[in-house]
Amino acid sequence: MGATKTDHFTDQQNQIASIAKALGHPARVAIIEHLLKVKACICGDIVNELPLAQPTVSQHLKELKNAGLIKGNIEGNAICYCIDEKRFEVLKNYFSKIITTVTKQNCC
Amino acid sequence: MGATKTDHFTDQQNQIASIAKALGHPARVAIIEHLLKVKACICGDIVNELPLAQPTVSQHLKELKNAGLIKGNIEGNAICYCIDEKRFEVLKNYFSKIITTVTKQNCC
DNA sequence: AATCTTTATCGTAATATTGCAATATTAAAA
DNA sequence: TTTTAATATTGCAATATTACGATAAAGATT
Repeated sequence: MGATKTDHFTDQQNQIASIAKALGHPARVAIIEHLLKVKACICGDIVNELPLAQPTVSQHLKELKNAGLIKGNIEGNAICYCIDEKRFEVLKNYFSKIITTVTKQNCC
Repeated sequence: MGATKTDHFTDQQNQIASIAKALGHPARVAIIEHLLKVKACICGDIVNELPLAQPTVSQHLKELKNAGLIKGNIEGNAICYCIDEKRFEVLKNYFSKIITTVTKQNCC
C-alpha cells in the first residue's frame, strides 16, 4: 500500500488535505516565510537562504505552486515567485469554523 | 535521501510544518470533521464512518494525537477522542499574519 | 474464569517523499 | 555566437508514509 485513497473522501477534504500537505514540510514553510520577508518577490536567492541544493528548492517551489500557495512570474531568465494568499484564506476560514464549533461544543 | 532536515529550520517552522503535515491526509481531515459532527466525543464509530480498516484509523488517530490536534480520554474500554482547538488556533493565527502581510505588500 | 468489545501494536508490502548530482533549458550578457 | 546565469528536469538512493492482516492488551459482560 502507501497510496492514499483520495476517491473515498469528499472534494473539500481532499482540498484541505492537499493544501495542508504542501505546508507539511519545514523547507516549504521556510520558503513561504522568506517570500514574506523580502517584500519584493525577487527570488532565486532562496537557494542561498536555505540549507538545500538548488534542485531540491526547485522541487519544493513546484509543490507550493501546484498547491496554489505561490505563483511565479517569468522576468527575463529569472522567475519572480510570490505568495498567493487565496489558499491560505481557505485554510484560515476552515480552521475558524472548526474552532468556533469546538468551543461551542465544550467537549471533554 | 527521504529524511527531512528538520535541524536546519527554526522551531516555529518545524512546528507549523508538523501540524500541517498531520492535516495533510484526507482521512485525518475526515476524522476531524467526524469528531466535529458528532457533538459528543464518543468515538470508535469512526471506523464505521471511514472506508478504512481499524488499524489504519487507529494509526491516523495516533498521528492526530501526536500533533496535538485531538485528545483522548479513556472511558471504560472505549476511548473518547475529541478535538483540541489550541493547535488549530496556532495555524489560524499564523495564516492570518501571512495574509495581512501579503495583502499589504501588493506583490505581483 | 471465559468471552466479548474496543483500541493499540507489530510486521510487512506497496507507494510516496526527500534530497541531490548530473544534465537540460532558457534567456541575458559579452 | 559563445558564455554566463537562473531555473527545471531526470534519475536514483535513502527514508517515510499508508494500509491492513494478525495479534495483543485491557476493561466490560456473562
